[in-house]
Amino acid sequence: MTTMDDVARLAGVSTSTVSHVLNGTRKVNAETRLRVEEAIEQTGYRRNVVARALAAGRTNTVGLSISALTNPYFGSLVHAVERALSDAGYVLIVGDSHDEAESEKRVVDSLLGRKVDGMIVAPAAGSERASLPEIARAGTPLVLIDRGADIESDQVGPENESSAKALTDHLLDIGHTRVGVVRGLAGISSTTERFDGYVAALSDRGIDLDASLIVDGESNTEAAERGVYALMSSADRPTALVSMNNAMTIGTLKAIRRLGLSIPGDVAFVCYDDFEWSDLFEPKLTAAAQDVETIGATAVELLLRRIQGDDGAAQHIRVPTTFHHRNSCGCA
Amino acid sequence: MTTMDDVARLAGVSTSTVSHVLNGTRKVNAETRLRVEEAIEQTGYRRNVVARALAAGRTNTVGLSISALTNPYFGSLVHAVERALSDAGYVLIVGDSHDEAESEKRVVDSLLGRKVDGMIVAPAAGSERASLPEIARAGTPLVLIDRGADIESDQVGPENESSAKALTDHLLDIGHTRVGVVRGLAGISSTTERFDGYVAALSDRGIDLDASLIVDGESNTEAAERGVYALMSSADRPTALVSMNNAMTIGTLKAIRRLGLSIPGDVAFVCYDDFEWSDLFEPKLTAAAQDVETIGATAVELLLRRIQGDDGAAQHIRVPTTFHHRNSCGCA
DNA sequence: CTGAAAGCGCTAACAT
DNA sequence: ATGTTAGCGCTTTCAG
Repeated sequence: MTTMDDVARLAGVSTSTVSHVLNGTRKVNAETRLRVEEAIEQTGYRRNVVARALAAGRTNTVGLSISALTNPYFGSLVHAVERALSDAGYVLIVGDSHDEAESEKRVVDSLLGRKVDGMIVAPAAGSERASLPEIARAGTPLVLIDRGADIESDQVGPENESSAKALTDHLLDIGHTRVGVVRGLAGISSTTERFDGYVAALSDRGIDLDASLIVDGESNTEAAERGVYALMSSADRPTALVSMNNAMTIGTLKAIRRLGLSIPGDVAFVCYDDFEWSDLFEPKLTAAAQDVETIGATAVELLLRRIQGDDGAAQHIRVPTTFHHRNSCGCA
Repeated sequence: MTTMDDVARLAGVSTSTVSHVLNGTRKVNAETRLRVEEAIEQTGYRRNVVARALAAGRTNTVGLSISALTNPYFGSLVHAVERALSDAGYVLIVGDSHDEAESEKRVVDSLLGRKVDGMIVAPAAGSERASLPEIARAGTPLVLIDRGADIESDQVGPENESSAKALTDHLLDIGHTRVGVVRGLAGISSTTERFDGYVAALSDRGIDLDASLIVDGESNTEAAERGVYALMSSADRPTALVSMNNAMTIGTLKAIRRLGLSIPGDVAFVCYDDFEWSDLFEPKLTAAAQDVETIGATAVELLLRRIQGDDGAAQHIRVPTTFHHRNSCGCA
């Protein structure tokens, strides 16, 4: 493998000069620079980023801990983050936390050991007490994405409460009074906030919260399907349903289909999160769509600012959702 | 930041001993080990993976170059690869090639500079002449995933030709003679092979290939939608359609919907690639499903073997698809 | 404008 | 069973 030494020797200069032409870190005689560039060309030299990182004390690398890469929503998020970072000359290392604090800790540990310059985390339930303090202790810049946590750090996520309220309000507006809700994984802020939005909508109209109308979908489609199946099999089932994320939506739709119920005829339906195919589905789904691109880009922006040394107050940014009024709500 | 020196000093041993207890690379007195472990605990020491990599000459890192993380298919693939690697103690670095040889070259360069121990690549069109030779020159173990290329290296992908043929055969079996095809991005092996499967099915029945029935969906949903819209607007449109990957399928369905045509009434439909929601969609889609888990795990297995020094002949592995007979083909 | 040389934090001979 | 030490390939101060 060719090293800087080889290049220096071939060009008849010191490694220090080679390093400087490579990095543009000091003025170099045009002619010398040319010789160096030729030597690089000739040898096919490629700088060893590992050695560079060790010497320079930064890796130009950012770590991302995220749950469930399989979920298309997170897939898009990773994509958005990756693009923003690579535009800024950084490389992304992703770890999947499976939404468990313990496995998140492993991911974070590994990332920290790799001396990432910064970290973006979609915190699992319980990570305030597990990985997040470690990151703080290591002094690594951090921004939370998608969900929040009760710590001092930048955070970027979608608007949850008011969007969930708007979805629920819509069902209420068109006359429903028994509205079921399918909520996501317990213990994470987005679940709580979206549920709060649902509750707020009800309470605005003086409707009491009915615990029997709440389905806990945990993290997965299957749980949501089971829960909705049970709920919708009951005698006094709700006339409308709000689903709080895309996995919940798939589960819900499967259950409804399995029961032979029709949307919106037998039950009106609205959901948080949009799908690429949501206007393909019959009926088209009325949904609140997140702006994943903006969320990802914003997280990166905040993080880079921290990496560059900004130590202003922590920012909490909410990116608005877009309400897509289609026909699963049944008010055409 | 605490280093091995700090730990060694606190434990009253040499750094070499610390290193060996950390790595289990030589026997150390139980008592000494305990002292070291305590010192590690006390200082909150975490080994600097960058320094380790430089000294040891390996990074325990694998690079993955893939196109379009947004595509749920690739999302699952990344997920599968990540899991298999992390089980083996490796960390994944992902780069998005956007299916362009040039941007793939950037990704590969960066990965190579980071001294990844191995590389998994879903080659873009033209990468035989761009990034792949570089990887070979660097001597980095490589396995191709999803698509093949005409080089000497391990390759893992889905069964394409026979699966595409089976899909087409099915339409032919139930009496269609004018079968349109929506193919994927030109220049990559999966597109070619799947198209070959379509052609083979026709030729088996003595049906001539009709160029007017071929839609080139390029890489994206929009192109597929436009192409199918045009095709299905024509007077003598086909009575059946095969779509060759999930992006093409979404485009096709959008076009059909836009034209107000019904499946399978106006046109029978089958597709390569399955969706999580494919039995939610009405009608349920008849599809050939890839086994992404197996593809990912196999790629990792082959790669690790190479990393461990195996230099046997290159293997080309095809993972079978599963035919899901549902009702978009209209032969219920 | 350029070079010499001291590390960055760790691993792995080589000694003892 | 443990310690000494020479690097790994680069960056960056300090001299010139």
